[in-house]
Amino acid sequence: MKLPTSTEWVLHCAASLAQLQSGDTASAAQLAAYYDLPAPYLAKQLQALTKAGVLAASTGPRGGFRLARPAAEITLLQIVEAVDGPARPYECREIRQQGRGALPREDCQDTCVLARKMADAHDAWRRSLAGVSLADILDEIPADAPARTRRILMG
Amino acid sequence: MKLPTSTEWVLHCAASLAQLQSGDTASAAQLAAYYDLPAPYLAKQLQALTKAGVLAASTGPRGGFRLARPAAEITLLQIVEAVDGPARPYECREIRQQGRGALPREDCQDTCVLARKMADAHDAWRRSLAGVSLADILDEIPADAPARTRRILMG
DNA sequence: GCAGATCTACTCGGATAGGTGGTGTCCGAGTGCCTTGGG
DNA sequence: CCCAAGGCACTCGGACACCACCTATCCGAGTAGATCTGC
Repeated sequence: MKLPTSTEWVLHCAASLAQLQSGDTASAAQLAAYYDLPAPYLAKQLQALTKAGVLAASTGPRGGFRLARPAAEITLLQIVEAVDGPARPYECREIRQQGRGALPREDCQDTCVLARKMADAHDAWRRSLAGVSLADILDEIPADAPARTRRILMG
Repeated sequence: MKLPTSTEWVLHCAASLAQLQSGDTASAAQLAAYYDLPAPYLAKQLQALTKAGVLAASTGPRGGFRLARPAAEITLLQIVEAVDGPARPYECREIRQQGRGALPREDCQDTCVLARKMADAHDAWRRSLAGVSLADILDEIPADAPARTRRILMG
């Protein structure tokens, strides 16, 4: 079970975008330079965030990415699932219905216990991430960090 | 973020082994036939469980796998991490220390906020799985299931 | 009948190929800004 | 001086190779049991 490396990239990029002033944007190239990342691949991931409705993109000069909604309304879960997909890590393929020990269909009306427990764990993970917004992240960084970020990122 | 397909296999196999009577064993071939799985690859995964101390293996005729400890002392987390490895899905590579916006080392004494939140979510997932033992699973299946499992699996 | 050695068949254990999804890269379509010419 | 049209440079968006990990498989080492022989 491994999250894509780009997960860290988009989390930090989203946090940086949350530090911009309303109306400002940052291009994929600027963000890539800010964190020393491969620009084209980072752009691909930011596209995914745009499709998911987390970021908004504008083309042309002075264009780039910005948050699609207030930082308080964007959770870490939305960012992570935008790049990793909404698929559950544990996929029940109903092997209990195969082989010599196959159970009759009537005994498989409800989802199997193991799948339920795995789903419970995944829900706990999702709830934990859904409980943290970008605004919460900004609350935990030094007060003078946003100004520095803006200066270096867009300068 | 995807768990190996074999996760479902070993979870069901462990649950089946938990239904055996003390002293009995089931071979990889028997378990594979019971669920219609590729026997050699399943054996490889059961080896991983043995290395992790979840199962105990005995060779020779009448040999096979059995639980290494009472079912109440084996959690789903131990089984899952035995096949998937103990690595955390989110790996912080400290990109905040790279690129134009690199933070000075003195500001990176403590782990970055995002890595901490991702670790919190992973801990919630692990706690959820650690709270379910094989004994809990057996409590939720019909009372006559173990006898059927033994008959078909070892017969 | 019994004990010992042998022999066999069955088990696990590790080393070896192939397929799918993430990683990294490229070029094309579209748009806002700037320049430039005219009124 | 003001305005409008054109050109341009910059942006995102999608399509194309490469590599690592999971999937799948094979054969060899070791052992418990059964067999056979001799006493």
